[in-house]
Amino acid sequence: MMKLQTQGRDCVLETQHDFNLKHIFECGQCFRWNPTKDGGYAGVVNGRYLHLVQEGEKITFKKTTIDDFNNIWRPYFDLERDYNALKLRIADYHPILSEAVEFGYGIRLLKQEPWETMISFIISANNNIPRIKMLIEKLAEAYGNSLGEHDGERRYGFPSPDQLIQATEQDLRDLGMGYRAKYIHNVTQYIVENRIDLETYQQWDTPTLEKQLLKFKGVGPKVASCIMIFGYGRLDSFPVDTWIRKVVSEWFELNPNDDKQLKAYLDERFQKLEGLVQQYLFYYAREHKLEIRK
DNA sequence: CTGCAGGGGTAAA
DNA sequence: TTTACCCCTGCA
Repeated sequence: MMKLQTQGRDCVLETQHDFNLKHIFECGQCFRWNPTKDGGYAGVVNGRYLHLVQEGEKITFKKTTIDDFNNIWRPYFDLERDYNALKLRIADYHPILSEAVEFGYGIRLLKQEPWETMISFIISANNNIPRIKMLIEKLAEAYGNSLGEHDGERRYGFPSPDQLIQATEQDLRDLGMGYRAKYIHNVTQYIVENRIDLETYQQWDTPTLEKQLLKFKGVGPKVASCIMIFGYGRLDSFPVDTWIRKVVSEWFELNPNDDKQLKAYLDERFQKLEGLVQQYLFYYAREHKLEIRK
């Protein structure tokens, strides 16, 4: 059972199992967290800056109140879920998954803001992670709220739709968004004009949600899945990306060109948990720079 | 130093 | 089903 207490201005979580900063933030689900000089991680979530430090199973939430911990960070870090039980279930299925789960111990699926998740993953299309992170940071700097200086740097919140609509397509191109500028502008405009609050999409079941998300320009099957997992906590959603396509088809002897077969295979075996399986596999595959035949 | 493939895909034909 | 696509980085 985890213990929570205050220590000065900090909030300290002790004996927290299945929680590892590096694996949580490097597994590819988020783009605004970075390592700090003290070995921790810092990032901006919901217009708040947070600096975390981990020593074993003790995690320090710097400058955080108990109330903020409970209201914001507890759901964000998915602390109510029993990851150990899920890992056992996943690992039990195949030696590869056993390795992947062991390697990515401490991964947690973050509950991120749907709006930020949507724009972030539109940017992620046919792009690499360092550049994705850089572009999102530029967006925040140019159009988000200044959160003041934290740990020696000025930080910025992710821009709201009303803030981002200030950017023309050309502005976004000038930031380096490339052909994604059109998608971002189009989506933002649609959301602002129709006064859409993406949080309300939570009410739909996963198939309906997917259908709605696919209506946005720049949101295809892969990006929609990412928004569903990371923005709406739908673990029954499974993004098929280039890594997963290669790895899963090779290891489980499936046709790499048949995403439907691949999804069906995983859906049958890991009902409602495919998203988590994908996260372990993706992280494992990417970090090992696995060479897969074409 | 130049050239070029490739990156957590998507829209359009 | 196939192709072009912004831009940046790494590597011949």
